[in-house]
Amino acid sequence: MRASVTTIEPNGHFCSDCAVRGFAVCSSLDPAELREFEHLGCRVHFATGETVFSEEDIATSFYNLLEGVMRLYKLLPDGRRQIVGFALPGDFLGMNISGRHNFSADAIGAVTVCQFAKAPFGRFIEDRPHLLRRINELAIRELSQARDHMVLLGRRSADEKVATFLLGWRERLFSLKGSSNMVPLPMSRQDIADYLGLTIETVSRTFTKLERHGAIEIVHGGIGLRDRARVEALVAA
Amino acid sequence: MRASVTTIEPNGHFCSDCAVRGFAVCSSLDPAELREFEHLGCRVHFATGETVFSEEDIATSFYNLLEGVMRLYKLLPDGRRQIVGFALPGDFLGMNISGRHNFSADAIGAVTVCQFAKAPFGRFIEDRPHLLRRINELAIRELSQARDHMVLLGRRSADEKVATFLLGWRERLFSLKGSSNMVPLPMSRQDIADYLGLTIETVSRTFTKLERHGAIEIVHGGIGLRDRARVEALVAA
DNA sequence: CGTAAAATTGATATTTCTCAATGAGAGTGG
DNA sequence: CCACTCTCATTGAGAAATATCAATTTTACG
Repeated sequence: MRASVTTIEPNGHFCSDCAVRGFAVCSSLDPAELREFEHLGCRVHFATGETVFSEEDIATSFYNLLEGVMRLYKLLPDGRRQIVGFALPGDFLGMNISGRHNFSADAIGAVTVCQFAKAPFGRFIEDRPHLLRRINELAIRELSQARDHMVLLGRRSADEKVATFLLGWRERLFSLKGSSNMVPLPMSRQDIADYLGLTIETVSRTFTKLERHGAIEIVHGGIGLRDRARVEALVAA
Repeated sequence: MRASVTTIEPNGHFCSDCAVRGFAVCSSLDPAELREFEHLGCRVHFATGETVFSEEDIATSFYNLLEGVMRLYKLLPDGRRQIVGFALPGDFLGMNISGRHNFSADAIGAVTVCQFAKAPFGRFIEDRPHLLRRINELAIRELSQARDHMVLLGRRSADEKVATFLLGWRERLFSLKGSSNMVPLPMSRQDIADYLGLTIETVSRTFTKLERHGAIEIVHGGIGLRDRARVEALVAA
């Protein structure tokens, strides 16, 4: 365990310059509101592997992911892990009803979040129903994704899981960085396995199998799509 | 395929008499609002096996389940089914962002819903942020349940899945009908299998195995808990 | 460079599924 | 009221998918 390298930037950032302004929660705010909102959030950096919050922690903040990728996961008492999602810039974390987080969140690579203390954020929402509507919209979208993932976990084969993950991840990156046949995979094989309900060996074998069949190319830090139709066929199955 | 036996009751119901008043969405409404709200909803009955709405249907209504149990599910193109949840009285259905339902819903046994047309319901919410907050609360609770279910689907053994389902279902019924060692199971074995990501044979075998070990008793229409500690041990695993 | 972590590969074990047969309840019509 | 039939549930035997255990190989990092 090394010393925490979390750093909190001094204030002085402007929402209007924010990379995720446009598609994050705050997209529902008008310029005047934004100036007020600006004072609520605080940029915080996390280094590779650091935990931003843990399941069962009292939830004291909301987080708006600005840069980097996070893994969101739950652990069983015996250590089995299920990754319930990966967070990308623009994602809003920390919603809960019990007052505690219901999953843990780690940085995969360096991460920057915009952190809001719960109470002032709650007061800010209070008289801004459009922001609440936006948050609700995000929650419902996540719910829909969660249900899709249940189908994958409960009813799909390893090949289908891996193919679906690849194209789904590519699709999410698409809205951030544009489309490409190169799919960067910042997370480890173990992360992918824990996301898909498989073992690391099965994920690895499935990648090599797809590569042997000419569907993909395993490159450093990601996957190249060589025959997308083939991968899509597995997803459509 | 038999003729639909859906029946729509003439109006004239009072929210104040409603069985789910107290814990449904409408619990956030005050008596005056309730009288206005009363005119928006319409009771509709569905018979066993009928489909209330289908995935990909344009979502024209919201539903508040008043009586009965529903299965909520998604299908893969080749017919594989994943049940993403069971709905009980008080559950609110129909939230979406795409304008289409993202799962299908069937009646398991006779069902009564309180149906709201989307547009008037939307207008009613418009200037009632507390109702929106209530809806958001329900969405976040569902999201948390969905994540728990992902862990079950991705990381638990058949025994653990069945045990977790039994105690979870019992817990949900508890808040409606009080506790008991008898756990009624209105859904079929196939439904349970499709909820747990198993086959019907595995569910059946797991039940008999638990019965042989003295943990449960298989009775008609449900399960009796004979050694709850034993079942709980599987869940805690 | 050297060491540790991550990924791949192979051999084998285990779980769960598939296919097939049997059994039990519920409703139906004689 | 009783066979009959249909659906649903259970059980068994064997197959298939994925997990486990173990050994390399590759990559990252000090």
